[in-house]
Amino acid sequence: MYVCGPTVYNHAHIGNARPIIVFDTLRRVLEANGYHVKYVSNYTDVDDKIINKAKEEGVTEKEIAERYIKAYQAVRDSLNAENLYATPKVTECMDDIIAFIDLLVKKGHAYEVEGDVYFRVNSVDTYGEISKQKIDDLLVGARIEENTKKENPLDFALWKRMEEGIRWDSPWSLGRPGWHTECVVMINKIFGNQIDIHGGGTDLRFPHHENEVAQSRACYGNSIANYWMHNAMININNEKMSKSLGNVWWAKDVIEKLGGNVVRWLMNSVHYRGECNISDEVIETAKTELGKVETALRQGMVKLEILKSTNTDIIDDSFNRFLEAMNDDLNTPNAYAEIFETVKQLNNALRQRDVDLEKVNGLVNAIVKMLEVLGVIENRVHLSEEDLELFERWNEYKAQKDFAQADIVRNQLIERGLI
RNA sequence: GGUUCCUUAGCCAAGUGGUAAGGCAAUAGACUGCAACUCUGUGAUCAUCAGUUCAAAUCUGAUAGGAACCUCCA
Repeated sequence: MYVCGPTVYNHAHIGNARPIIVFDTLRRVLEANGYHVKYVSNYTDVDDKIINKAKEEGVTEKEIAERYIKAYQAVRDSLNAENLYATPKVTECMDDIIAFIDLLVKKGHAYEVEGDVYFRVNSVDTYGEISKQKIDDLLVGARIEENTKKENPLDFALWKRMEEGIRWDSPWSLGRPGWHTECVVMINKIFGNQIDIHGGGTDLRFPHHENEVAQSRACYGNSIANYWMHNAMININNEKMSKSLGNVWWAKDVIEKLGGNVVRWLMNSVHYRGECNISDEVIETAKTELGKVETALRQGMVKLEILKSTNTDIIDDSFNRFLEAMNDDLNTPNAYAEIFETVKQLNNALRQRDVDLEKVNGLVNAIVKMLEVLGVIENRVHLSEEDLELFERWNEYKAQKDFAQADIVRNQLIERGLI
């Protein structure tokens, strides 16, 4: 599985968090089904924006890239995203990129003009397969470019001659590679000619992914991926997030405020192909919902600790229904319904006069496992001797109807986050 | 202008031919020493219009409103 990673010229905004969450969730679902997942995502560390930023700050491009790669990794970590198999960088694949472009030129799929190299779109007759567009329709909508060097306005740059900024030597000029080539080369380098799943934001469908496929077909004769998955965008208060509207939310700020679990819960409450609108009301709902799940879990775990039950069995039926929903193209809303149902069962089980420990155990473990598939990680509650003693005293005081003392102990338990 | 897509209760959101999951909020109860937690009950004919069908939120067409892409923005 390969997911297009960020261009590291700035902090990740909350929209960047969505593919992180969606595809990490997909990976967890696949793993829950017994697959071994090799998940790769790149860093585009060569780009005009990076160069401009470096110039602004008077530092090297490398410094900018490293700074924001680090920041991006911190965001991934705080969202409980599992580790990636590899995170290739453009700057580390330059030889491969140049060799790849050279091959495309030699095969007649690309041509050089004044140090630039362009991909000949007309040389691939399936062009448009990803975006479901026809070349003729695209030409109608193509804006008039000043670049008259291309044979066809739809042809895209594989290599660009550059006069300044960080650049590399190539058979054609001193310059930089085009964005669309990087991903194909990285995929090929790590996986070979074809992968199972290629992911990314829906905004990358055209031209980026279209162009990836075109290059792959030209070079290897096959589409680069068996399955394409595109996550939809995020809106803030029903508006597109943009600098001009001044409504850009940085991922790190949102995560710091809400916690990674809540952010994941919020985003997964909508199907990944649907737009996800974030507003105060939506945030409050997510907090309330996850809070109820966590409350039930905590009460269940505390009960199990007090009664010294450490069974690791789970209620298979609940988990399987949950997984079935997730397996259905990541139908997270339906999966949530199963979680709520299981939580309800747990709450009922906990309030029985004679608590069925096996059942509580199974339900708690099932819920924990479901949340793990969603990347919502809940720590196991462990009670110290002191904690156990507090619970004991609380019950004693209540039995004696000494409510003043009971409330004191209760407050202590609340302070410890156990009630 | 071209292409793709969306419109389900106050809010969020599943459901893609057989008479509308779930959650939040609201409201009425129950439980409880009090509080918290929890449980139970209560709401929509699916943007509008027309058509296909024994049967449509689900298919077709039109209308209204909205979005994305065509600008290396996830």
